[in-house]
Amino acid sequence: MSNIASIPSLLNVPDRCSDCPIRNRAVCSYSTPNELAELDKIKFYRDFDPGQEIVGEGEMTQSLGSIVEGVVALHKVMEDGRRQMVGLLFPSDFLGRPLRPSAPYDAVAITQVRMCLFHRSQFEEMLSQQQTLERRLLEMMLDELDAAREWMLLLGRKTARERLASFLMILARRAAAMEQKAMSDGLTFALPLTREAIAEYLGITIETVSRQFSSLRKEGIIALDNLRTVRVLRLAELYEITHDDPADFGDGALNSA
Amino acid sequence: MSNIASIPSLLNVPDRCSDCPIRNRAVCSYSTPNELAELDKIKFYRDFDPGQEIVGEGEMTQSLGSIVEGVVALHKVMEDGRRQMVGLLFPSDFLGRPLRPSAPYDAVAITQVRMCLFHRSQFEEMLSQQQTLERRLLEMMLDELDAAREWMLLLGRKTARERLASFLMILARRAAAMEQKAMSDGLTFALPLTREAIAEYLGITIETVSRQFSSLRKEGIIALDNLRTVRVLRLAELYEITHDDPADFGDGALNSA
DNA sequence: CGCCTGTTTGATCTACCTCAACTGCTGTGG
DNA sequence: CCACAGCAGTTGAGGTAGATCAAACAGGCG
Repeated sequence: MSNIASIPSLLNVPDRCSDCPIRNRAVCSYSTPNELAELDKIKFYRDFDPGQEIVGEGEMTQSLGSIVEGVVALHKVMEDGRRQMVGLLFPSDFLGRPLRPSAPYDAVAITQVRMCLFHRSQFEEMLSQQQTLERRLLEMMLDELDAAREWMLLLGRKTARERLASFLMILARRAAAMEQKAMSDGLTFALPLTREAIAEYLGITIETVSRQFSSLRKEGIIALDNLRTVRVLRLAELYEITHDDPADFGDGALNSA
Repeated sequence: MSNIASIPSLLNVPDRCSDCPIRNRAVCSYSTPNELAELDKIKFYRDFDPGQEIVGEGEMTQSLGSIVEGVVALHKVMEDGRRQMVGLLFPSDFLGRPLRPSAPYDAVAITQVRMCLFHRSQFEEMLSQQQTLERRLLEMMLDELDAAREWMLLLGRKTARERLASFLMILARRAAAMEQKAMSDGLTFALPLTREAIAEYLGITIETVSRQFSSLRKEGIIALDNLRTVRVLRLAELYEITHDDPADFGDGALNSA
């Protein structure tokens, strides 16, 4: 569970919100300079190691906030050990359930993670005082709900091959967006998840994940530079395999969202 | 697609919000009398027949609002015809995506439905003016997100038998809550969905749904008074079959939520 | 009464799971 | 600098839950 690809720096704490790398996308992105100053006073940073639990299922959560760096997975677990990942959160995503005492899932750091946190009570007070904060949170939750429904289609109806292709397309879109360039053949990105975590996300077994990777590789659609680095050789074909509806991604299907 | 069980009356339009049957649970439930008067001015009712499309996938939605009576299903559809239900909405639930022009799913009336609607632009203006409205909408979306994640666990990891039991438990909880009585053996409720719709909801085929119904019936766990009426004979066993985590439903697992 | 639609039941097929062995990397210690 | 332990990932062989295809059945309605 250690030594995950692309460990972020975590060296210089931003400390002032105005320097924050997620300033434009996080829950605070609509906040005015004055509002931001208020948030600045009550926020605090905390780091988590890969594999470390951030929130336990059903646990009372005293704090909540944004992911500044790293990747966090949300899981639901059945008593007999079956696990399903129900969310995968990246920098700027919001973690925690405001207005509700406990979360019905657990959250685990997948990579090294830095969170920008608030105490629940203080955050909720801010929510009531700053309408920009509440508005942005509402928007983010609406987007997460859409993503969850997209995932329900995958879990309910897609084949293993379609599931892996869909997962890789999501990472490819993210990578292209991060690097500010268009999606095209040759696009390369790091897999933040182990095969086991991918299996939990896709609702299949680790062996099936592995077989589907091998299959895509043998067909020349992707290459694995190493276990944790994917190069997409034929992006259009990968997209075809997902059977995703082009309407779901604006026009053109291959645009960076 | 006609003649669905338990067709609601739809006779007397409430017309004034204060008489509205969903007044205490809908998006307007936090609104003050003054705020409610504002909403009253711009709201309008519209009825939909069973099977009628309320919103098409990707369609620009001009209006959005609350379900007053009836049941609405949200679907995602793949080009090859595979369908997955991604939401099932009951009276007081909110339908539509504020702050976003189009919905990434389609919404279909399952029973006779009455909606309390607003024009998008007017509703969004109200959202900005009335913080109670925005707060309640945020809470409802957080709850829907939790429900969606619960469903992801079902779709990713549960067996057909577990899926049907989970579905029946949800309806049983709803029925008990509606009738204001505790959950117990003998509880009877109408199935608002055809076998086909149940299959789309549970991510399995219609034949598998039917087989699981037969299996539960033969074991004496449920009885089917007719095709659309379920009587739960052994509630505790039905709950055992779901393998749901008791923590997810407050204490006691069988309490009416 | 016979048609239409929704549902049940049966027989077979298959994608994925399960169990098990193998590979290859990485780090550690002689 | 090699040996080898430990672990993540891959590959193989066989089993199974649920899909698919097909036929019988039941209730409502003209």
